[in-house]
Amino acid sequence: MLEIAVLGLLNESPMHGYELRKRLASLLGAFRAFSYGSLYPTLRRLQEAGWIDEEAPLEQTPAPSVGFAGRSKRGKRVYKLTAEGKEHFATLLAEVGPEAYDDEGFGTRLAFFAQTRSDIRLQILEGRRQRMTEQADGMRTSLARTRERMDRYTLQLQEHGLESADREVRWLSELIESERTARPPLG
Amino acid sequence: MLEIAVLGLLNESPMHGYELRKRLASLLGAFRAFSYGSLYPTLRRLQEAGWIDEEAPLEQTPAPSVGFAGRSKRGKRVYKLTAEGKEHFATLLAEVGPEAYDDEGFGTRLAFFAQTRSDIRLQILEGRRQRMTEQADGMRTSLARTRERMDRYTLQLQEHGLESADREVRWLSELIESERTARPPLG
DNA sequence: GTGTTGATGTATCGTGCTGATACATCTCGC
DNA sequence: GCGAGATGTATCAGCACGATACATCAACAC
Repeated sequence: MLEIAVLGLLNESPMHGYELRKRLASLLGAFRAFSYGSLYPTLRRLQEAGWIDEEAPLEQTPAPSVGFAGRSKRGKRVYKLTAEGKEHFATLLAEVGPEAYDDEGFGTRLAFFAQTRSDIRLQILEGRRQRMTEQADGMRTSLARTRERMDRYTLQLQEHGLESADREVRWLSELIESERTARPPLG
Repeated sequence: MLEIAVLGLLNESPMHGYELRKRLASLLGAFRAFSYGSLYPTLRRLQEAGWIDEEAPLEQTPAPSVGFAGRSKRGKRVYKLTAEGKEHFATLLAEVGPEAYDDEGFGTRLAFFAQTRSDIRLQILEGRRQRMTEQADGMRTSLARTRERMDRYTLQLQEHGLESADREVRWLSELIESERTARPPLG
C-alpha cells in the first residue's frame, strides 16, 4: 500500500524521504501516517525494482540566493519515477484487489482518484460501501443480541462504531451518486 | 494491547483461543479484529509469564446432558487467569500510558471501563479527547492551507476525516460530562 | 562568536499484527 | 454414511510501528 502511495506522490514531483512522509501524512490525513521504518525500506525496494531512481546529488550548487530550493547538500536523496515506474503506477491504478476496501487501502486509492479511470473509481467506491454495509449490519445484529448483557461503556463504544460505519455508508452513497451523474453509464 | 484484552476477557470467564477471538471481534467492534497469528503467540507469552494457565484436559467427561460446556475433547486448550494474572490485570487497568490514546489502545481500554477506576476513566477520556482535538485542528489547518490545490476526491477524503474526528470529540465530551456528573470530583 | 533550540534529513532495529494457509475434529442435515 | 460448514490450533512471510540514533542547518539570543 505504501508502494502505491509513494509512486503516486513521486508521479507528481520528485521528492526526498522526509518530504514524502510529510505529504503522505497530510494527504491521507486520519487514514494513515507511515513511519520511516517502513518508508525507507520501501524506497529501497522500489529502487531495486527499477520503479524509482535517485537524482544525482550534483556536488556543489554555488547558488547564492534566498528561498531557492536548488540544494541537495550532503546526504540528501531525491527520488523520482522512472519510465517503468510510471507504467507500473498506471497498472496499479487500473486494477482493484480486495485490499482496496480496507481502511488503509481505500484511503490510499481515494487519494489518487483523480488519476484513476472512472469505472475503477466506481468499482472501488461500491466495494467499499459493500464492506462497510456488512460491517454495520454485523454490528447492528451483535448489538441487538447482546445489548442487555453489556455495560454502559461497551454499549457506547459499539454504538459510536455503528454510527461511524453508517455515516461512512451514507458518505459513500453520495460519492457514488455524484460519480454516476457525472458519467452516466452509457444508458 | 492484545495482552490487556486477553486478560480482560479471561477475567470474566475461562475460554479457548477460538472463542477468545470471536469475543474480541464483537467486543472491540470496528476498532480491532486481531488474527490468530497474534493471538496464539500472545497466549503462549502470557502463559510463560505466568498470568494465564491451561485448564487440565480432563480426559473424558461422561457428562450426559445438553447445553453444558463441561467438555474439552482432544486438542481443546482452555485458558484461565492465575492469581498473578488477576493482579497484573488490575495493575494494567490502573495505569495510563500514551498507548491508551490511539485508536486501538483506546478501544481496548474503553471495553474494560466497567472494571476501571473512575479517575483513570476520566484521564483516558480526556487524553483521547485531547489527541482527537489536536488531530482535528491539524486537519482543519492543513485543509484551509491547501484547499484550492486539492482535487475533489482528496478534498472529500479530508473533509470526511475531519468530520469523523469532530464527531468523536463531541462524543467524548458527552462521555466526560456524564462521567463527571456521576461522580463529582469531591467539590 | 558561540550556544541552544527546532526543523530537516537518513537510517536501523525489535516487536507485533495481518492475511494466507494448513490441518484436524465435531455437528448437522440429507 | 457422507459432505458442508462451524469449531479449533498453529505457523509463516511480509509489512508497519515506535523508538532511537545521528548529522546538518537556520534562527535567534546572549
